[in-house]
Amino acid sequence: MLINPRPSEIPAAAHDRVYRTLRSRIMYGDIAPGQAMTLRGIGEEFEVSMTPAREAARRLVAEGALSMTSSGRVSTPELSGERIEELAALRALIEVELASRALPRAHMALIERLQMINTSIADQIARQDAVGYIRTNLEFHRTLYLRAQAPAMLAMAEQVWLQLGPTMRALYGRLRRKELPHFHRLIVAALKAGDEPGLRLAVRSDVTQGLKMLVR
Amino acid sequence: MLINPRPSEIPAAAHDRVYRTLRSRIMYGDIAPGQAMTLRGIGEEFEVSMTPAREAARRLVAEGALSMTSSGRVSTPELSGERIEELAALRALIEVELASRALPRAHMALIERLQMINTSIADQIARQDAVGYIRTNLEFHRTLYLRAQAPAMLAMAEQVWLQLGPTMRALYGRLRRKELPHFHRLIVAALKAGDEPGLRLAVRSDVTQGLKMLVR
DNA sequence: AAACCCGCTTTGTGATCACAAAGTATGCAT
DNA sequence: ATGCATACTTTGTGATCACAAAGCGGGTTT
Repeated sequence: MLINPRPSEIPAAAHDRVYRTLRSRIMYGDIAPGQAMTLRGIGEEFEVSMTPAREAARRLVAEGALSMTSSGRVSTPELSGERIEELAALRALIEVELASRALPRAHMALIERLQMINTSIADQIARQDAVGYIRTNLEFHRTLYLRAQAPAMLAMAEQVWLQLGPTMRALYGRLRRKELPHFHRLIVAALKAGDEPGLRLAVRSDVTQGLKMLVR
Repeated sequence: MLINPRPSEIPAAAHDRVYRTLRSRIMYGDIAPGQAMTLRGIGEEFEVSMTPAREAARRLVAEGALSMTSSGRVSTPELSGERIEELAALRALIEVELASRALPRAHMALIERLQMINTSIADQIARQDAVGYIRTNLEFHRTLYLRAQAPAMLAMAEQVWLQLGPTMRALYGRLRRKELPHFHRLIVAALKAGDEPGLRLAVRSDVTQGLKMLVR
């Protein structure tokens, strides 16, 4: 037999490991906008050759997580106000739909989990941990949207998050939060009540409110 | 001086040429769903080594234009009914928004151009040219959406088109068209009248109608 | 007749190298 | 002191190669 001698230990290709690590850093605001990086530098950090470093970088470029000069150098993007507005509008469109599709499947266990995540977010705020806050905030949204059973839409939403990652950190610096975003409470309340219009509005507001500050 | 000795002749990197050609084939339904391809095969066809072939393939995988087995083999995706429904919903969401943003900027020159494209579409239908039909149909949509001045949204819409490419060909085979899709006429009419609700409905219908047939 | 095992072939992965273009700093001339 | 040309360094691109794993037959055994 022995089809899979070590099912728990998936070796994970080198380029994939590099990709995933960089993706997390970018999505959760670990890297500031405009930060440049070199293929050799990436390879050195992950102890791999240029080949997998290049593949990971190009994949992130394809997803809009990194931008590329005409000479092939990569860096995190510095988004214009117009682009931020577009991405916020995309978040609103897609995530409202995802929430709406998740609503009929949202049982009590899911709502309790969302409330748990909300207390965790409050933790990150108290600790002034920008990266932790962004990651946990996105986890709140992802947990809800997973219930929509719509992987293609969720992938699109995550791609938008990825493009906004470095910018979200800059945002966090400006609006020095003191408490949990209250739209999260509204989302949970609408889920409990089965209130679809209320849910749509709450999600749209939560997704839009922060980004508005960056457009000016 | 001579900053740019040959401004018209941009050499275009090998991997980019491969990428663009494959992307066109996929988006316009030149390749059937489930079609497998090898990196060495791609390299051979374009007379390049495996390196740029691999980059082009992985970029297309990142955009959802190709799917990949766990062992790294690539092929055009065979979409499930659920996934087609999701992608159709995404088209509706994004393209309705793009059309709505294009409306206030749509002048007579644009409308005339759209009508020209419509006659061209009728041509492709008469000629029974599936690939030509799909390409020209998407050109109609792209021409309209370009006026929205929303590059991030347009890129998202095109990514959805790309994912649906191989499936669109299969669709074309089923609904043996005899005449121009009448929603295209409705779109032009709504643009002329400045009728935003009508435009939204026409775009949503045009985008949704064909795909419905594939879900069953 | 069907299942299985073992060989060869095909194929993706990653490292290394040569090369060209872009970027950067140095030094000279005005 | 400033502008510019030139040499050097850094960096991405693409080709080639070694390797391991996956796919694919054919042949044997039960």
